[in-house]
Amino acid sequence: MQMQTDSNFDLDNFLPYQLAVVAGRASKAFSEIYSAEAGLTVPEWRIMAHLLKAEAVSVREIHLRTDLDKPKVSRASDRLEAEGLLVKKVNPRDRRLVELSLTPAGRALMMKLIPLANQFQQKLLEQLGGDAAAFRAALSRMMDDSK
Amino acid sequence: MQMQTDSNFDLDNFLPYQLAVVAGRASKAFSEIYSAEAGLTVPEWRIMAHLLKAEAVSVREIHLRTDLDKPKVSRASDRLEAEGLLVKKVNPRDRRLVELSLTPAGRALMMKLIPLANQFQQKLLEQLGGDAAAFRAALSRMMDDSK
DNA sequence: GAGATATCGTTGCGTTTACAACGATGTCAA
DNA sequence: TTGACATCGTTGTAAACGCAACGATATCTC
Repeated sequence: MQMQTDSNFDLDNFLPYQLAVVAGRASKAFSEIYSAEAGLTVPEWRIMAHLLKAEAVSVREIHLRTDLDKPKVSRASDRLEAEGLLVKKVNPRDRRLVELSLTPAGRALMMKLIPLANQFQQKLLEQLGGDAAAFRAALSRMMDDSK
Repeated sequence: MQMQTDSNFDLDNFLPYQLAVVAGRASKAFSEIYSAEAGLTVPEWRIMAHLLKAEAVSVREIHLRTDLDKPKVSRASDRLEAEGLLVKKVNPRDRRLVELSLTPAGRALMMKLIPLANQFQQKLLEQLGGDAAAFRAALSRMMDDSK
């Protein structure tokens, strides 16, 4: 590991850059799977995946929890509704809120995708080898710290 | 750490998603620094940083080495040339190639940015704590594997 | 209760992006 | 040498992006 003095810099070992490259490649590789399998885009996949564990979630909550900005959630969920994968319903207690929830078709689609996701992750973890546990721990910490 | 069976899935612990979120936040936080300090965009910063360690590099090489596609390198380097931070010169040995190299002004700008970059990375590493070494090792391995 | 303020989801819009195609140059083979 | 093929950087273009502003609803304050 190279020592970094003030006027010394190596892009290849710069953390934000490495993260961007690795994340971009992983995201692209996995998106090719669910794009081919289900025609979903990245924001669409994230919304569907988030809805899986929580019934009736507002646009706002998805925006906060999944790092998608509001317009993205709004438009992606429009497309998903048009395809019959989820339904949008105004919350009667607070009519500013729109609750999203999966349709049976949406849930069925995710049941098909989840094994592929777990399988993809498994391959990544194998790449990491012995550092896998520490890597995931560090990643989780970074997620929480900057939340 | 939660065990994942086929029909069990938690987006928050899904590696590609975690990577995308963490990378996006780190990239954005750091880009605010060099954007405020030097008015650079992400591809512009990457090109400048890559040129720092290698004189006279072709567009193609930057494209391959920094995960920027060719049009991005082409247009970003146009802007950088217009601002006097680098020069483009056709390689006389192979006139298809365009060699990029920093001007003195470009190099001076980077000398100002590098301490900020190292300082930013230092803060990230402190967040990682004891897992930092394993994290970087795993990250480097993933970079090389998918190259 | 009424007006001011805040929050939600949507829409508008200028910019950036990714992908393909192009002209220019170089290489290879017959 | 010449024609076919490959590679380089640029340009064109439709789609996606981020950010701000909007209408609608809710809350807070007096």
